[in-house]
Amino acid sequence: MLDYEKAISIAEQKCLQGGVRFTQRRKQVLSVLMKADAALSAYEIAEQCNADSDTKMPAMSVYRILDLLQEQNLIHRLEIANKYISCSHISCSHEHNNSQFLICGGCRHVEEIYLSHDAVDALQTAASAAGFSTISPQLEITGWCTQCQQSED
Amino acid sequence: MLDYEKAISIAEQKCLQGGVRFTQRRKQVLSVLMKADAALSAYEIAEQCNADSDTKMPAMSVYRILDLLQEQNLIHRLEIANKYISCSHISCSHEHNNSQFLICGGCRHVEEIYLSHDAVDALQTAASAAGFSTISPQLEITGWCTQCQQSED
DNA sequence: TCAGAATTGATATATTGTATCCTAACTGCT
DNA sequence: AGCAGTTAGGATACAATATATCAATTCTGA
Repeated sequence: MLDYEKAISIAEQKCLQGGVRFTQRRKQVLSVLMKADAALSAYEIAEQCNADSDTKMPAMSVYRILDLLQEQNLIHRLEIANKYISCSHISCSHEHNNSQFLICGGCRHVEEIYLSHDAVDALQTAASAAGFSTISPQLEITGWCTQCQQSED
Repeated sequence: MLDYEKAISIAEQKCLQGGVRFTQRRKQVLSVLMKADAALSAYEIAEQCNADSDTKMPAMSVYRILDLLQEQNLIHRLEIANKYISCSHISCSHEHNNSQFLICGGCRHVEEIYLSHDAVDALQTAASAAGFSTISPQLEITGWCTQCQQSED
């Protein structure tokens, strides 16, 4: 699991550059998110942390740590799903803050997608017309994944 | 307030067509949402109902009624803001289920916008590529309204 | 009118998130 | 090393949002 080690090390560097410490607690939370193949809620993260080790991770600490990790651009918060997901670009230095997520309305599976520049431009233009000076490049879109679509029939 | 009367009457028809009753309770909730110039949370709606009349509107009833009104396409639920807003197309018979909302990250003001067909297509194409068979046409986009943007400087 | 369905009331509880205050750990400086 | 100030975490309480359940009421159609 070389990627994991590398990403953790880079995360540590970013925290230090941001003037915050990369403590055991923070590493633990980020680690859980990186190893999860799905978006997790704050309480699910706490549960996972407690399952992994013997120390107790209170949910309140998780919230604090999630806020911090988000400020350092290491994770994303999905507001529609009320869940968190580790940034898939920790290792590469480009394209941060520019993520689009598809969230399945059935199973809540989250898929990261990449929109064309044109599509983002179209959104931005429509937003400007409505008096919004800037829209967040993080877009959350609800839909149906293929599996849920099939089982719905 | 002719528009209001007309919309209420159309809402009633739609409920009857949908096989559900348009009770006083449901009318009360829809009415509050239609008169509000902002999105409201379920508890805010309950509060408003109680302020207007002497009867007590429990939050649980509000949730039930909101679910029903949503099924009848009379209101929209904004998942990012955890709030509800009345459908601005109750009176006209077209374009339901096809709304895009801009939500200000500062003041949480909600603005309904209209995306070009091309922009929606681009989103749909990107979603298909990621294995999502259909995306909801209701799009919620976070941004900053002009006022909040200025006061941020 | 009566049976069955739809609606609402009432209560409990789950889930998600914030506020606050205090303690512990670390950092930089002397 | 020792100290002051900052940063991080623990603990507790509570607010806000949402769901589950069961009983009571109201409405509808036969």
